[in-house]
Amino acid sequence: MSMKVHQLARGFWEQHEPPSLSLGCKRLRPLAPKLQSETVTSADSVSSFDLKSFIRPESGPRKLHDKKDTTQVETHPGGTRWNPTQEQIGILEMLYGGGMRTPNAQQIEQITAQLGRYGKIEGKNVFYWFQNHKARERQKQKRNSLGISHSPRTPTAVNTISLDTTRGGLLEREEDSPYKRKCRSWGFESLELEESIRSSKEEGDRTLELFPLHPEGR
Amino acid sequence: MSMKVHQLARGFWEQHEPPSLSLGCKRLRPLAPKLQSETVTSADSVSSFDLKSFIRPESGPRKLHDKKDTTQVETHPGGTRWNPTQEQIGILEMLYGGGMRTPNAQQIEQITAQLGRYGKIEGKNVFYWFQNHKARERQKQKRNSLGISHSPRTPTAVNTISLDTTRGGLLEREEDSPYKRKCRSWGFESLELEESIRSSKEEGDRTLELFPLHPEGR
DNA sequence: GCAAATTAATGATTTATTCAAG
DNA sequence: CTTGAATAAATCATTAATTTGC
Repeated sequence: MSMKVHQLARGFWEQHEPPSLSLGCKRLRPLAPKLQSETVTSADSVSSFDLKSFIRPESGPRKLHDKKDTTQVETHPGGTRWNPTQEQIGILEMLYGGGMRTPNAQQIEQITAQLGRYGKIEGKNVFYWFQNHKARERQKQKRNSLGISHSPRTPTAVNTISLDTTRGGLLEREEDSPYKRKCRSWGFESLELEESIRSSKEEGDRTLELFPLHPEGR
Repeated sequence: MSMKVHQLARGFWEQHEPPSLSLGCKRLRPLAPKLQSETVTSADSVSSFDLKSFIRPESGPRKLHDKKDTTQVETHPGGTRWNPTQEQIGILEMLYGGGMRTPNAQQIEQITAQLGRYGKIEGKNVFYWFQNHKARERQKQKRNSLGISHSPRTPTAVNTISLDTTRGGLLEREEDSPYKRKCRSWGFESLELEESIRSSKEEGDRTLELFPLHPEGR
């Protein structure tokens, strides 16, 4: 019972190209500084060739980057997955650090619009980024907590920077709770379905996480 | 009976691939360890340049370094005050839209570091921006509330992106609210208007978040 | 020094769970 | 008890980063 496929909705998020430049040029450069970029103009060919179905022979050559001289860098024909730039990652982490966990459509749209300045990006990329980042931070934390079976406290105490001064609460908090449904609505055009928006109160938090904290993670 | 409805809802972006291939989208680069923090983040280094001093010592800071950047509103007069760039404003509004109101020191530090990429900025600028923006949104809202009554249904508005999703849920605290499950709207078309209405009740203190949302529309 | 081969991250999908409505 | 909605967990897939061999 779950669902079947259907693809309908989606379309509107699909990227629109930023204005004109996207800049971000960087890419290449294997190690060290990373700045990838792409200049990929065009592209959006979503059509997809399905090269992937080619299989990957066990060890056969894969994509290597031997194309160095040609004028085009690959251009990756069909399209590939989103490749965030430093700016994009920085902003996303900033948002995450601020407490954002599952942005709703409106927010995704807004974020996407902003990040689009630094490189090609679509709403779904933003959505997935939050999903994955959240999940992986959780794993990471879980791993650590296990590993540290004995430390008295020392959670990751990282920054104790803090600042305090009044306030204490600002936005975040809300680390990830296990289950908390946050609001989102996949509304697509008008259907009649009215979504009830209900909410569940949140958290049941397990594990406390002091802070999202991911200073330099990755 | 309701099956069809369902379809819309679920439609993630392209969802399943039918039989064999296909795929959907792809594009840029994904993984790899990046350290954004260290690598590029060095806004400092950049700033350390101090072009400003080169240029107009007496006039004060300017941000001009070669930014390719897009439009910059800054006409900055050369004064000493912070002159935000479009990117900076966009990001700040995005954070505000996400619910951030009074970032703590750590967050300010982080935000400042990120925004430093786009132009000269100091932590206090970030702090003041939030203070001022919050206060001014509140004023604006107060004015509007007098003149306007929210229309409940706004039929026409369907397309407009707008909406407010009530708290979006991100970070903030959610003390209240009866409604709990949230729904996300991915396509931004219809969201729940009702929600917005109700939202008014909830926000006690933070005053609603109608998102400032700049009309960038797309 | 290159570039194939390997590894590590992480984007994108799929599946399972959870909660609420009917 | 069944069904819809939404998220988290698990998994798959791809490519940047590294290592290795010449």
